[in-house]
Amino acid sequence: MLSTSRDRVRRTEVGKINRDAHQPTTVRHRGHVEQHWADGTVRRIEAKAHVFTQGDAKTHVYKVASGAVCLYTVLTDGRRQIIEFALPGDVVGLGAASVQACNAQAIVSTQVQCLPVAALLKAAKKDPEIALKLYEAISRELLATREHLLCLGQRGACERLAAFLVVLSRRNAARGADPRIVKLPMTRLDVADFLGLTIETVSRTLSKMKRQGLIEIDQITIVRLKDDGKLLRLADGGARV
Amino acid sequence: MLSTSRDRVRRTEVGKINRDAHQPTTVRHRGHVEQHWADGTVRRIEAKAHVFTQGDAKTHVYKVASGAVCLYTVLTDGRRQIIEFALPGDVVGLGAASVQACNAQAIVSTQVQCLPVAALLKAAKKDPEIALKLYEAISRELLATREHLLCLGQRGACERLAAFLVVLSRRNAARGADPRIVKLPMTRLDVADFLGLTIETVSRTLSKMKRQGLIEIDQITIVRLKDDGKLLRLADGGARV
DNA sequence: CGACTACTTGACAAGGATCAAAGTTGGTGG
DNA sequence: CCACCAACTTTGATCCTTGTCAAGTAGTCG
Repeated sequence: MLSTSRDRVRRTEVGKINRDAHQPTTVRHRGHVEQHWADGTVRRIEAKAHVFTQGDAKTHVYKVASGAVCLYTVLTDGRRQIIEFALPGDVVGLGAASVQACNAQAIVSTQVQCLPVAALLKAAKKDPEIALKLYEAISRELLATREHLLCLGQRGACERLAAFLVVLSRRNAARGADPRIVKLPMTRLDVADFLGLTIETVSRTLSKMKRQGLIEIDQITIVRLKDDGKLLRLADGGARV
Repeated sequence: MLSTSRDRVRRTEVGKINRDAHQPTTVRHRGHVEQHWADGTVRRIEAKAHVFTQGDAKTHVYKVASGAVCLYTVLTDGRRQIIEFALPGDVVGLGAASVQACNAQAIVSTQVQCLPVAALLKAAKKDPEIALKLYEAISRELLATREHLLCLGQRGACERLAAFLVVLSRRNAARGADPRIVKLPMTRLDVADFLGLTIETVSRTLSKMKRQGLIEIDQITIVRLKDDGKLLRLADGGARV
């Protein structure tokens, strides 16, 4: 970010980084956590509405059921950093602090399951298994955030985009979808704010990758990975543009 | 980071971001955690030696007793991102993963207390209080890392340095030291790798701040904050250079 | 007092930002 | 069904911050 940018505008989005805490296969221990989620109420949030904002009392933890949410923070002059994209299955609002430190905004019409933290903590205080699940879930978030930190601190524009696509591709693979076809439901601006770039740089870089045969783009939101090996090397610093 | 930088060299350091989990005032609940720390063995690590490296089995959690440690990750071409600096009282190695995802290196001769994770987890499984302490501790790390992410993604060089100094200043204040006098035991290279800049930019930016009367520098490692109000505004995006 | 290592400073280049404008896409209403 | 409009995206030209390359300075240790 070279200078001032006070004109950050609006959004629409998707894409995500950290895996959520409650994978049926693992959680089968006793079923506590799923039970709690099942008890939670469901809330519908329209596109661009906030699930919560910075400073809100942390009353609930939210699990994305459908749609997509982005977590972000802002500087006083309006510059925005998107911390992560939360997709179905992902949880937002974890953390032991009593107030929310970020903003969470739906990027498309979204449904979330709401779990009251009071109940969750009460359960955790009785059942260490649940407390440890919280620990595991937030550990995963921390890992993903550190990876992102490496991205922003050390990688150039191409590398950031490549890393971004690779992560989304992996998420696809993890949920059984085609890892070669990545859907970008979020705006270019969202991608830019996630990667610490400008919208123009994102667009140009994507075009460049297209020219180089690394990817193809359909109707703006669908990216087809043509050479994920090279993308991977690009992201890991093992290849020059 | 504009291009390739394959020539990253060596270090020496200090500086830190996240507060540790075990503040006597809060932990007085039952004393479990302190008890565990007291049981742990102490290990001495000389400057530049690693406490652990990426991929190591996560056998212990470490609490810095004296000295300083940096956590970092690297890209395959050698670019290094320092995640955080751990100072006395800070804990490194938390996280539910079974292997270390980062490298932890002493930047000066350091002593750490080692706590076997096996014992810690066993205790946590019996006592939810302990499990929740883990959750709280790692929640704090996540918050600090997100703040850092905002820094790398959105702030320019001056702003990054200002934010860095402000954080160190606050840490001083938190431990009762003079917030206006910040010691930088780490190398300029370490600062650069922490902030996603080059050593030259760090040096130049510090010099510029000095010329502007924001800071004074004694014997390279001591920074005197002359105008912390303006530094704060700089860091928060509320001021132009 | 040399040889290191770390830091600073300068000149130049390059990646990405900014400014500007044109091309797409999707929704609305006639 | 199509014209129009707003929002989003792409592309181009130019500027600026920061990286790169290259000296030069300053402490440290033997």
